[in-house]
Amino acid sequence: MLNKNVKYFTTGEFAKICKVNKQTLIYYDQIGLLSPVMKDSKDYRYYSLAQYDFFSVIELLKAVGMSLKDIQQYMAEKSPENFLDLMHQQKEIVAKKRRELEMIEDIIDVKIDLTEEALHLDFDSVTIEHLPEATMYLSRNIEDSTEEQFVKAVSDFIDELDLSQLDTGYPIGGITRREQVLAGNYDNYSYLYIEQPHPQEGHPYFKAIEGIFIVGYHVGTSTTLGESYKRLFKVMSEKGYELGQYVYEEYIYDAVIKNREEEYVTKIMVEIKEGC
Amino acid sequence: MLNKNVKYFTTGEFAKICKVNKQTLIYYDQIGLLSPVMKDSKDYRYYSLAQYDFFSVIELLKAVGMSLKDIQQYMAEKSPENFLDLMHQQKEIVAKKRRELEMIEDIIDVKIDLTEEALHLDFDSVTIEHLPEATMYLSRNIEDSTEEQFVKAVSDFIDELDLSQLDTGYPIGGITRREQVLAGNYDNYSYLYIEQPHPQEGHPYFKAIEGIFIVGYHVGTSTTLGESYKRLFKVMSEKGYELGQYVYEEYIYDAVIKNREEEYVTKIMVEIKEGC
DNA sequence: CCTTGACTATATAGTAACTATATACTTTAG
DNA sequence: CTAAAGTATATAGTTACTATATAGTCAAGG
Repeated sequence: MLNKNVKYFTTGEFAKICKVNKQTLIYYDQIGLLSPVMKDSKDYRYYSLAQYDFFSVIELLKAVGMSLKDIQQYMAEKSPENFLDLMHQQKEIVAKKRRELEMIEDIIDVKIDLTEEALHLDFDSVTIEHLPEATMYLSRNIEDSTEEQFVKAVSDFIDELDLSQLDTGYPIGGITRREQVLAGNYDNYSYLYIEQPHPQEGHPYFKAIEGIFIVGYHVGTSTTLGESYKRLFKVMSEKGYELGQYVYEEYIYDAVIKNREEEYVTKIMVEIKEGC
Repeated sequence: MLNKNVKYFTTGEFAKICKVNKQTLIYYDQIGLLSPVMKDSKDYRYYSLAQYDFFSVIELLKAVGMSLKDIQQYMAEKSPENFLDLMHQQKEIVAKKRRELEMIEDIIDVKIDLTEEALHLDFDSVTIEHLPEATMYLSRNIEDSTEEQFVKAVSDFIDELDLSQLDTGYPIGGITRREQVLAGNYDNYSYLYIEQPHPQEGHPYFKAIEGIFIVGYHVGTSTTLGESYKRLFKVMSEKGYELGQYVYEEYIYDAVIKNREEEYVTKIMVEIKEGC
C-alpha cells in the first residue's frame, strides 16, 4: 500500500478498513504484533495506510492457521528469504487443509445419500436383491476373539482408517460367518468392514459384496436381533434359498440420528448360496 | 459401529481410540455433549463402542467449524430429516471454506513469485522494458482529493476487493498522471490499482499496462522518492524518450518483509509516449 | 498382606484470541 | 456549551480445551 503521507487513521477508522473489532487492534497493540505508527499525548492511536498491508498479511497467516505468537516470531526476523520460506511452508499446510476439506465434502455427500436412501426404506420389508460388486476394507479376523482382543482389533482398525484416509463416511459394519449365524451368535463377527467407493491402491482389500442377498432390517437393540434373523430365514426357506458364506450387518440409524436405542435400525444382508 | 455387547471402554481407552485427551472426554461429559453409557459406584466412566460413531460425527461437525453448543443443539433434536438438513447446510459451508483455501493458495503462489523475482533484482538498475498487457482493477479517481476523500476511497477500494474477491496477492499500487509527476507531486495518485491475473467478468476493469516503460526502483521512504524519479528522467532524456500518460508505483519490499522504512523498495514504471 | 505404579476421579487454573463491559477522558457537531 | 460519539484503560467473560493438584481405586509383585 502506498502512502499519501499525511493522513493517519484512528483506531476506529482502521478497524473499519480491516473489518475487525476495535478491541482486536488494541489487543494486537498490547501483544506487540501490530502497533500504531504513532501515539499522541493523550495515548490516542494513529495507524498509517501502509499498516493495512501488514494487517492483511497477518490475516493471511491467521487464515492458514498460524498462531499470533508464531506470526509475531516471523515478524521479528523478517527478510525476503524468511518470507519465502514461510510462504513455502504455508503453501503445503494450506494444500493439506484443502484436501482435508475435500475429504469432508465427500463424506458429507455419502451421509446425505445414505440418509436419503434410508428415508425411503420400509423396515418391515424383506427383499431379494442383487448387490453389485463393492470394495470393502476389512479389519483383521476377530472371530472368537476375547473382549480384550476385540477391543484391540477395533482400535487398530480405526487407527488404520484414520492413517490411510479410509473413512469414507459409510458405516462400519460387521461380517458374520454362516456357522456363527446358524448357532445364533449374531455378534461373533469375523471382520469389521467399511465400504470404499473409490478404492486406493496398495491396501489388502477384500472385494466382498457381489451376488444375491436377502436384505432385511432390524429395529431395536441388538438383544432382539434374533427375531429379525428368524424373519429373514423364514423368507429364505420359503423361497428355497440356502444360506451362503457370510452375513453383513450395518447401522442405518444410530445414536447420531435417533435418541433412543429402541429406534436404532440395523440393515442385515444375508448372502445366498450360488446356484440357487 | 456395531456392539459386541459386553465390553466397555474406560475413559483412557476410549480417549485413545478417539485420539483425544482424556480430559476432553470428561469435558464433553460435563457439558452433556457425550456422556458415557454407564458410570459405576466409584464414578468411573464406561463408554460403548457404539459411542465412537457418535464421537466421530462430533469430530466431523467440529471440523466444518460448528461450535460444541450448536452440535449439542442438533443432538438434542436429532432425526433423519434434521440430519439431512444439517448435512446440506454443512456441505455449503465446507465448499465455501474450500474455495477460500484455494484463493489463499493462489495468493501464496503470487507472493512466492513476486518475492523470488525481487530477490534477483538490481535496485540500482534502470531498464527499458516492454510490459505485456495486464488487467488491473482500479479504484475510483482520487486525483486532488482531500485527505478525507482519499481515506474514503481507499477504504471503499479495499471493501470492493474483499467483496468481489479481487485480492490477488499482488501489491496495491498507485497510478500518477504525467502532469502531477512533472510538477513533482509524486503522491497525488489518480487511481489505486491491483493486478488481476485471472480477470472476472462484470467489473469495470481498466486494461492498463501494455507498452514500453522505463522501470526503476526506489529504496527508502517516500520522502526521498524525488531522487529516484530524477534518475529515471535522466535516462529517459538520454535515450530520447518522452514521458507518456501515466506512471505506476508499487511496493516490492514493505513492512511485511523489511523492518526499517529505509529498506522499503518501490518499483516505478514510467510509461513512454507512443512512437518514440 | 502390603506396597507400588498405573490408573481413576474432581476441582481449579491456565491458554489463545478475542469480545464485552465498566469507567473515565476527549473531541466534535449542533 | 452541552450532548453524542469517539478515545483510553482495566477487567471479566467466552470457547474448547489443557494442565495441575489432590485424592481415591485397582492389579501385580515381593
